[in-house]
Amino acid sequence: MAIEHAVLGLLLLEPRHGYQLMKEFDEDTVLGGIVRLEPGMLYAHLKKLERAEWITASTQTQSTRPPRRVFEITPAGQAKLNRWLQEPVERTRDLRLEFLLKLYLARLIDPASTTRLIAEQRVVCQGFLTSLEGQLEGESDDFGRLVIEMRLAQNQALARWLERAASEVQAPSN
Amino acid sequence: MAIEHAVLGLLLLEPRHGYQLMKEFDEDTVLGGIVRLEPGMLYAHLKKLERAEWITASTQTQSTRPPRRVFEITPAGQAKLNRWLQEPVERTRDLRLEFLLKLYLARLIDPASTTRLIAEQRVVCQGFLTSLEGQLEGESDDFGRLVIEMRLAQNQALARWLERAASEVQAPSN
DNA sequence: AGAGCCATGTAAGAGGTTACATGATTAG
DNA sequence: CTAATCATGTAACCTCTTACATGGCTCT
Repeated sequence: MAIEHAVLGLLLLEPRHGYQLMKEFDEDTVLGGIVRLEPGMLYAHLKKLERAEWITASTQTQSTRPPRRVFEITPAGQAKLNRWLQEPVERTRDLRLEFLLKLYLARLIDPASTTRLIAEQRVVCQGFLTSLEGQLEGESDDFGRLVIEMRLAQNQALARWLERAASEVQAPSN
Repeated sequence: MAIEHAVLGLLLLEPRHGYQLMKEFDEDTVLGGIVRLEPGMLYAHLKKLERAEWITASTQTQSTRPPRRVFEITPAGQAKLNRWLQEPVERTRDLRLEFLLKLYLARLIDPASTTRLIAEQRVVCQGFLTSLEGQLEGESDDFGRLVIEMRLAQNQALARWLERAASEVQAPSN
């Protein structure tokens, strides 16, 4: 779901064909630094997005090169994308991938919205922290405490990173 | 794979039937605090472990209750388990689930081995940290730096947690 | 009488991984 | 002439999630 929304975001910026999208996820790119995406999966995602009518395709034949299918985002796709771009992720483990994708695309599509996105994610993260502190209180088992302490450590680190992200994320310098 | 090894570990401690194993993963238990496990998945795992001949089953009929299939670990299963219990996990995201399971079972099966397991995991974690620091040096893109900084923050938090775990993990007090 | 425990599973679907398949073109 | 680029996919496989199916027993 996360990668599909990222594809929607790229197509909002500018219609593209599959091969162009692939290059956005090359290893040496920022996006490629966040997720790996094999051609098989990309084309599967595109097929799914098309079935859902969040994108439409038009085939462009070329003289010397193989024909391309250029994808465009539909209004329904834009609505879907906008909702996704505004919601923080609910699980800590989704920060690594899904939240970074949201932030990356929000920055390209609507830089002003990033502040709010980060702020809302911080609220979610703070919620976990207080919940975990409560759980730690009630946990008597040594190992159980260790488990909770790991989650606390991770969420604290992410909370601090979000704070830093809030101050550092500026409009992309193209 | 991680959960299957955890099941092997529980069966090494003592042969059990499916329903007993389910109860080990109840919400209010330590194991249940690490992973959720639905009956459907548990029985699927058991079937797979049986096919691989890491466990064997014997059916016990009861007078008043439904018959049970009691599972025992085989020598091949023990070998598999021991290898798993000694290896640290290679990816940061696997600390949350797989490493905690390893540690939990190592603690029950061979408490003396936990020190080494944690030490080796710290080496892996340190490796990531130096690699990430190197990547940060070479990254010129602002957002790319932010991505790397998130990973750094997480690995630093985990490194500190592992340090703490090394000093706190003692034999379980049954 | 009804809720929940005992005890086992199946089935459908979503999602990802890996590898393969095709075939022309252009750059070194 | 060989390797990489352009451009699209398919197929097999594994894993997890969710929900359902069965049916007797025990406790309140």
